[in-house]
Amino acid sequence: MAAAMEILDQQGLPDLTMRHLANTLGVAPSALYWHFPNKQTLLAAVSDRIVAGARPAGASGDWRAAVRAEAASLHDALLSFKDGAEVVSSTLALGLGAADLQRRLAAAIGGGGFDARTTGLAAETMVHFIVGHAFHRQQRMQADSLGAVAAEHSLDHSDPADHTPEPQAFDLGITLLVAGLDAQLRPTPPVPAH
Amino acid sequence: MAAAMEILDQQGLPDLTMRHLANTLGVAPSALYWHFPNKQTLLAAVSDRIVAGARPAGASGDWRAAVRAEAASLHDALLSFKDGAEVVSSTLALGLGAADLQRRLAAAIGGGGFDARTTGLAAETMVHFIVGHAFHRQQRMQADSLGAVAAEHSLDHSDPADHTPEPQAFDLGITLLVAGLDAQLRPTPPVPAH
DNA sequence: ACCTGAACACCGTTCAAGT
DNA sequence: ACCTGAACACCGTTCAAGT
Repeated sequence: MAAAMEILDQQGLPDLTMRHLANTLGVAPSALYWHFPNKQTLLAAVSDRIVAGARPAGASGDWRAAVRAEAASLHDALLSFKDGAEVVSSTLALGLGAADLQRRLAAAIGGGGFDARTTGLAAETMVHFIVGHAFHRQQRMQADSLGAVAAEHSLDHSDPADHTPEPQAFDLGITLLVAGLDAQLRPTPPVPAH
Repeated sequence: MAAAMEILDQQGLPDLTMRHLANTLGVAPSALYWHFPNKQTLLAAVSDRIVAGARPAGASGDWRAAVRAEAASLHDALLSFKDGAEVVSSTLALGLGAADLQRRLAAAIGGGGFDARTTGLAAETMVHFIVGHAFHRQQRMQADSLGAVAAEHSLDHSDPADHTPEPQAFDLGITLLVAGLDAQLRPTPPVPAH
C-alpha cells in the first residue's frame, strides 16, 4: 500500500500498474495477487486511504458550517494526492471504496434535522459535485502544466476567459447546495404571514 | 463513428478498443489512425454524439421548469447508451467533448436572470451531479445484472436497504439545486416585510 | 486519400511449481 | 505463507510501404 501511494503521488495513476508496483517492490507481478485479488481492489484501498486523509477543521455549532467544513476537507484530501480525485471517482462509481465519503457528509447534513432520505440524497449530490469538481480541476492543472493546451475546451464558465479562482468556485457550488437544503427546510417560498 | 457507437451500446466501453473496432470494420487497427489522431479523440466524438441525443421535452415559460427539462433530457441521454455516463464523464474531465452539456444547462439557468458567474457555476455543479449520478446508477445496474454483488458497498442512502426509486432520487437532487438557485435570487432568508 | 504489415512497448491475470 | 517463471490474451500507437 505504501509503495502504491507513493507511485500514485509521484508518477500518477497511469503509472500505477501492477507490473510497475511489483518492480518497485523487487517482486514478480504475480506476487501481488497473493495480497490483492485484483487491481480494482487495490485501487479501492488506495481510494480509501486518500479519503481517510480528510480531517475537517473546527467543529462549529451550525450544521451549515459543519457541512462546509466536511466538504472542504474532502476537497482538500482529493487534491492533496496526484490524480486523487480520479482514483476516488472511479472506485466510487464502481461502488467499491470511499463509502466513508458519503457517510461523513450525511452525518454533517443530518445536523440540519432532515429526514433520512433527503439527507442521503443531499450527501450523494454533494459527493458527485465534490469529486467531479476536484477531478475536473486536477485534470486542468495537469493539462496546463503539460503546456500548450487547445484552451478552448474544458467546462466553460460562460465567459470564455473567466476562470473563476478555483477555491471560490468550489465554495459557490457548496453554497448553492446548502442554500437548497435550507430552502428544503422551509418548503414554500415564505409569503409574508399577513 | 457508427460502428463505434454500436460496439459501445452492444458490448460496452471495455470492448470499445481500437483493435476491436478495426476488426468490426474489416480493417487493420492502424487504419483508424488516419481518421482519428488517437483513442481519446474518438471517445470525445462518441461522447458528443451521446450528449447530442438529448432533446428536452416541452418549452414551458418558467426557467425552473426549463432547467428541470434540460437536466432530465441529459440524464436520459446518458442512460440511453450503455456506459454512456462513463464515456461522457471521462471526456468531460479531460476537457475534451461534451461542452454542449454545460452550455445547454447554462442557457436554461440563465433564464433565471443570474449573473454569468453564478450561472456558469450552477451549470457546472449540475453537470457534475447529472453525470456522476448517471454513472453511478449505470454501474449499479450492471453490477446487479452481473448477479451476486457484495451489496454492502455502493453509495449508501443512509438507510442500508433504502434504494430510493432512482428517478425520484434524481429529481430530488435537481430540486435541491434549483432551490439553491432560487435562494440565491432572494439572498437573505426573507424576514416578513413588516 | 486511405490502408497494410510489422513492430514497439506495454497491460492484467492465471497457475503450476518452488521454498 | 509467500513468491517465481512462464505463459495467455490482450492493449494503444508508430511508421515505412503499398495502391
